[in-house]
Amino acid sequence: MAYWLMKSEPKEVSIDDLMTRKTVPWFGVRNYQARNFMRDAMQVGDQAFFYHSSCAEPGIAGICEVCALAHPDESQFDPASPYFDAKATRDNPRWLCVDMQFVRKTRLLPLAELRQQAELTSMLLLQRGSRLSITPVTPAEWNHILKRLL
DNA sequence: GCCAACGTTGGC
DNA sequence: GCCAACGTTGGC
Repeated sequence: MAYWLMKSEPKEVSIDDLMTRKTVPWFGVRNYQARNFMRDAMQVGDQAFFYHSSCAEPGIAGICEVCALAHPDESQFDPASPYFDAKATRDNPRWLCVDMQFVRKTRLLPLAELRQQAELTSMLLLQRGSRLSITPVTPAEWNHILKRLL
């Protein structure tokens, strides 16, 4: 079982949306590294921090869990979607997504507070210039954050 | 809105 | 295969 951190813009899908919908396909990832994590590494049962990005209060807002292995991301086939990809076909999809299910909503743990933690200085999320929307989290990082979160 | 940092594209 | 130009991310 592995741990992850997944960024989502709350105006697109927030932790409250996930709480309501119970499970969502993690659509819209258009970065190969993040796609490869979903395709090659993420397993059903893996846990992830749900991170709100590009918003007034960026930070960890809850916990979710992988509930389905990677499958083609439907939004790549939809010309009306901002995630449409003309080079993707049903026979040869370019973008995949896992499904995530709600585990719990937590307090909002702000990015600034994460940065203050000496134990988290090597966390991928916090590295200079890091923009990856899905990053692995070590068990030590996971446990440290959990303690501050709950 | 600004801008640093990163990723992708495409000409050569 | 290089690399300049461009587009995107995402905090502030």
